Amino acid sequence: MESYNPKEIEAKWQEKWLEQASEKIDKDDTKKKFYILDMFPYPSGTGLHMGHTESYTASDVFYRFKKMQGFNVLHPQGFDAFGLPAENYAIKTGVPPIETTKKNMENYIRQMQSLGFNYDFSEQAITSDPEYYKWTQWIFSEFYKNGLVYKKTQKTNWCASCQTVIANEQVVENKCERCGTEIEQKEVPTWFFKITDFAEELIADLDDVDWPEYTKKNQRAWIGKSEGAEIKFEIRNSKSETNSKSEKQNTKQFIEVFTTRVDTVFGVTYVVVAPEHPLIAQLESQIANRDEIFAYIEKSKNKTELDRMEAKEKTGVELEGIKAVNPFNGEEVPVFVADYVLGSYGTGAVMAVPAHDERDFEFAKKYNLPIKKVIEPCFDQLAEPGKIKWDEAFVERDAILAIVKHWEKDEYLCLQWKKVDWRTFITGGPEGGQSFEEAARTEILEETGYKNLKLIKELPMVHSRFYHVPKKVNRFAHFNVFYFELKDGDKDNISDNEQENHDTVWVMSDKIEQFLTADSHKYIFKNLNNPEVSFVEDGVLNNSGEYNFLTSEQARGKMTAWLEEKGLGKKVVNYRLRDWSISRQRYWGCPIPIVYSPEGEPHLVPEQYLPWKLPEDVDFVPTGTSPLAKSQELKERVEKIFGECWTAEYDTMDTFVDSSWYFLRYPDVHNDKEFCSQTRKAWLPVDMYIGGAEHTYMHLLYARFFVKALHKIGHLSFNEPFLKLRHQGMVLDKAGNKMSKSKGNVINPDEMVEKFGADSVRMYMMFVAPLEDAVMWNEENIVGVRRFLERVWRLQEKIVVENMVVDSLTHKTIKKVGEDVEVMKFNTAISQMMILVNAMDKEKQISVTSYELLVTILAPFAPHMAEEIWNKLGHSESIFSSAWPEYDSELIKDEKIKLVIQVNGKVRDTIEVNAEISEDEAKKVALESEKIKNYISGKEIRKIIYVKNKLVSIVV
RNA sequence: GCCGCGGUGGUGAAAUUGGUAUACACGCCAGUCUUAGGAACUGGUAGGUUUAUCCUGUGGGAGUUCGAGUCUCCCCCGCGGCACCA
Repeated sequence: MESYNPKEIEAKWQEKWLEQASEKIDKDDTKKKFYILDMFPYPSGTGLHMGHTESYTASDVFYRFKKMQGFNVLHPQGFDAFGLPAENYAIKTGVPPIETTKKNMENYIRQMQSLGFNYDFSEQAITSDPEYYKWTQWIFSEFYKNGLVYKKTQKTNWCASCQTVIANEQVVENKCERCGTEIEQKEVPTWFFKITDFAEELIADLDDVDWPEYTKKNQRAWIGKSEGAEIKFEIRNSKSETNSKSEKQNTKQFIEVFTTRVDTVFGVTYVVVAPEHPLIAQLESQIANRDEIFAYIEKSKNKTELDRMEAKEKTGVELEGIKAVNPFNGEEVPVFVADYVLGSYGTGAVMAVPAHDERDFEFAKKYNLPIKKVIEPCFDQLAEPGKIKWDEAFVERDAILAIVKHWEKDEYLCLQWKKVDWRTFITGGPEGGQSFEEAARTEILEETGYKNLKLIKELPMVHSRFYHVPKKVNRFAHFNVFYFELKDGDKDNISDNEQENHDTVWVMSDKIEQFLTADSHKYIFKNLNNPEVSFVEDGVLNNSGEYNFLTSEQARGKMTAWLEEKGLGKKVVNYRLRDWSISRQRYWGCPIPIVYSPEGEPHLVPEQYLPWKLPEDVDFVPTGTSPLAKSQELKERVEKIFGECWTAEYDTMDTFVDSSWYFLRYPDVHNDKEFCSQTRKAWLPVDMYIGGAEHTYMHLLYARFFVKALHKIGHLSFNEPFLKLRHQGMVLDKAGNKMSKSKGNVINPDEMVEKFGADSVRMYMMFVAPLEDAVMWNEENIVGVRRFLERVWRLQEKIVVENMVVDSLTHKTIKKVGEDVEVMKFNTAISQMMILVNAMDKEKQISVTSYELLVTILAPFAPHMAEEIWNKLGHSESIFSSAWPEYDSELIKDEKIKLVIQVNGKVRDTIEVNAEISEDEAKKVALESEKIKNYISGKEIRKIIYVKNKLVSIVV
């Protein structure tokens, strides 16, 4: 038999697959459809990289598997062909992007075919193709007609090197994602998509898709929903104090702030507006220190975002002559302008609560502003015993808690309770008429007998909610906390009653946290000597008038309701997500189908003129204005269609627009009447999408927006584009470094295919780590899968045609491989096949039936070898037209199992028994074991645990 | 700083989701065959010692359990993302 020669085999089958029209699927047959999609590549000059190789291999394996399972599988490929690199290359060399792109795509196709990926390249979606971008423009028009597009001149991210505007999502650490140039803010007129209209749905509908949890979480965080309230603070001018009331009424001005923490509003000690806040200009005449303010604003304007972020210390200036009034308590507080407040979020103004916000705290410390505490920690009992019964009301109780320090040692007086497992400081309830401090002293005396106490300080209150088990009622206790030190050890005797309840113990300070059982007590001790910090969590209100002793959550509800009633504010939901700016001042992109009338009014290019073609008569040297402005052809086209003095929109679209809908095109790529016909829409949405996690904030978000928008307009019946999403991990070098040109560690898939063969490369990528984990590409390790394939090849020599019984291991392997591939656990699927092959290799003969089953389940992973062997075994049909084998559930059952016997949790024996052994028998066998007898003889057996077909655990 | 993910042999990694930790593979060691081997094949490969009905062992520490890599709490380390979003 000739030896395994991948090069020859792979070339032969790749050619055959190309010839065979049988690979073409019937796109009108959607009865048992499955749509598996890869993220299409940008056709760069360097060709396919290893990351593509891995994810496309995964999808190819999955595609072949699903096909063998009898699905009609759509597994398309295309090119995200517009984009900057081709244009930059054109600037350097003068070669038009259309030519380089075409050449690069050909190279990509060659590479994909060399790896045995099965795509029908006559059914591609190529975004730079007018057949395709006609529909990109059509969708733009639909969005435009439905109010989802607007034009606005505003400060936008500008990359000086790329000479274009870029989206928020394309800014990384204030640098251009593509070229690393520092981003400037520039006033540019740009088109926006109203993605924020869908913010709520974009968050909510994530619940319905099968995506990795962390991807969902990250996307939710990016959209950044926060619920809160807007509150109006009246502005008072200290100069106009003499104004009559009615005059004031007429000229009432307000600063509106956004906060998620209305419950802290009684702790407001100042208000801050962002430097770009319009109110400053409005109030100009009333500001005493105008020059100082405008100097500050000017200075912060010149700071880049990065400077603002990196500034170690917060800065700001008070607007002198102006005060803001807290609507809740009528307090007048100062107003500052400070650049730690962002103009672009919320209302551009905040109420500052230094006691309960770290940023405000830092600022207040620096400028010596008052810090007023209004929230105190609350500890809820969430575990039995004493777990809160949430459907019952709380009974409130005042309480005291005393920390008592030893007169000379670093020890504290604690109680060890006798009837319950409590270890606490001294606590109790105040008796009538006493002050809380007196009550604390009384409690200490009664419970411990100590009496010569010196009060060190009174600490902030803490609160606790729990279910009082003996009294059968929810308690809400408010603890007044005192810190005493004993002057000496002088003490009285304590009552028998108290003695029955608890012992008094002295505990060293470093053991206290371990000793105490109540979280509230631990918290107090931890913060006993801590310097002042801001407490940012929810808790219980205090110093808040009628809202005292409400929890933060309750207070937020009541306070917001009050604001709405008084017309001084309202409930508001804010999102971090901004609208998507899609204009790019570049050439190689989809033209925006807009023309301007002589008056400068924008008009859609009517549908009959779509595709609105990208002109070819432009040079590519960037000048900061769009290259399209230089096209004579475009100018003439516009004037011919629309009339004299009409002009074209010269900007092109962000390439992420192109890729936001390509998956909708694949079912019907040649349709020139619709982006996809009604019948072909039955393929949608995508059942399985595979690609990198780096697209979480851009492509995956934009594509979801497109589908939601098209759904709303009525062009799609579904709401989410990708039902299932899986990520592939990164491909690193063998030391675990990212591959990069500069490091010179980039691996070219062509070389690997040349060296090891496509089947080995495919198998190695799938075997070496789980799909979502990083793959460390180590050429020394690939021999493992190569040896495996060689072994499979050589097994042909052992085949006997006689019908032998297919053994249990083969059936187990069919089961395991099928189940693992279904959930994309390719690495363990392969290891199971290795186990089978190792076992077959030990046999002198193997049945042809077993061998064929092996080759069939191997086929999705190593399609070339599988086809070759299949063919040599005398089959004329492709192996991929055979069905995925079924396993015999009777045969995979083991007759004998190894029963594990444990004594006190330790394995002491394993006994081979019949699989159908009963519980009683199993226990009997276990107890009769000689080994076990050694461990249990003379001891009382307390318990025997039996786990069916697994173990007997004896407790003595 | 915040959020997310992870830490298991010399290495990449398994572990039926609470039930024999280290499957499968690389590497290494020994052997077989060979003119040779950086080929192939066979066997071995967590550590310890008292070498066997043994003990220890999944980043560290505590806990729950008959039983923990898996669950709970605290801490350490690594990776990825976000970063003054009120």
